[in-house]
Amino acid sequence: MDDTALARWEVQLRKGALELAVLMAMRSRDRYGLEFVEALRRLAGIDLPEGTIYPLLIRLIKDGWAQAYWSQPTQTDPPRKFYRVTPAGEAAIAAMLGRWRRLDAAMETLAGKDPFE
Amino acid sequence: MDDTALARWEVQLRKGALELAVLMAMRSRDRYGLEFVEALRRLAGIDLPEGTIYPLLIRLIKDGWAQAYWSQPTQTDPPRKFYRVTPAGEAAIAAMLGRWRRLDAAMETLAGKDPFE
DNA sequence: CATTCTATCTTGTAATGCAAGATAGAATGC
DNA sequence: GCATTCTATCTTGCATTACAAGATAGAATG
Repeated sequence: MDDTALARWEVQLRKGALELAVLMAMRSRDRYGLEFVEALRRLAGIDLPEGTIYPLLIRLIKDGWAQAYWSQPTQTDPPRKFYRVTPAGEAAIAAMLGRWRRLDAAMETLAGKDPFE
Repeated sequence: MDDTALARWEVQLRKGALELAVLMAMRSRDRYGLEFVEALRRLAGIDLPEGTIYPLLIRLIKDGWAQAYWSQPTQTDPPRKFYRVTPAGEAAIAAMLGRWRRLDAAMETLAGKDPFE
């Protein structure tokens, strides 16, 4: 039971899924980089490091699914780069969620114990 | 709504998931390379090309999750390379399925419309 | 004997997650 | 002052995977 193989697999499993997760976390309200890390861990138990979140956010912008803007610094908060979902992003969420659920249904079908042909 | 971006995303989504799907399809009975392609499409609607299945099967063996053997040719069938799940593979299926479901639960939590913090 | 079909395998490309490190401003401690 | 720590953003390099495209080979068909 090689544990590293399983860990390696989990890294692959997260590919694609993280993008959808971040987009959905962005939907409830605008957030900034590290806030996604905190929010995803708190809301969904997803632990994602900084080396993942920033390139991912850049990608979302490049695909037109998110927009970014800098916040004005206040007495308590430094300037932060916030991200907002675009209409195209909303459409992407709907499409991706559909694909996700289809894949999940496929997995559960295969996981069923009933002897299938 | 850039369709290529979505297609690119779906390729990423399948990473990891395909390995689990193939392992589960192997659990019901031993199969050979192209048979997985046919079985996954028929049973789960998953369409996977040859360029994916063979490297994937080699990987399963390298991780100790599957074993391979050549079948004897008969009058109707050519010699084919069959794959069988190992006990370690069974354990891996259980572990991976658990991770999959945990990730799915996280996605559904994020997909929930209820206004969360 | 060329073609087609099944079956396996290889090569090269594109994409992503992430560890590790770089940068920078603000606050804290000595 | 000066070093340290904390938050926050971003970059670089590595490992891994999906897959299109092509290579190989035996058997059957025309």
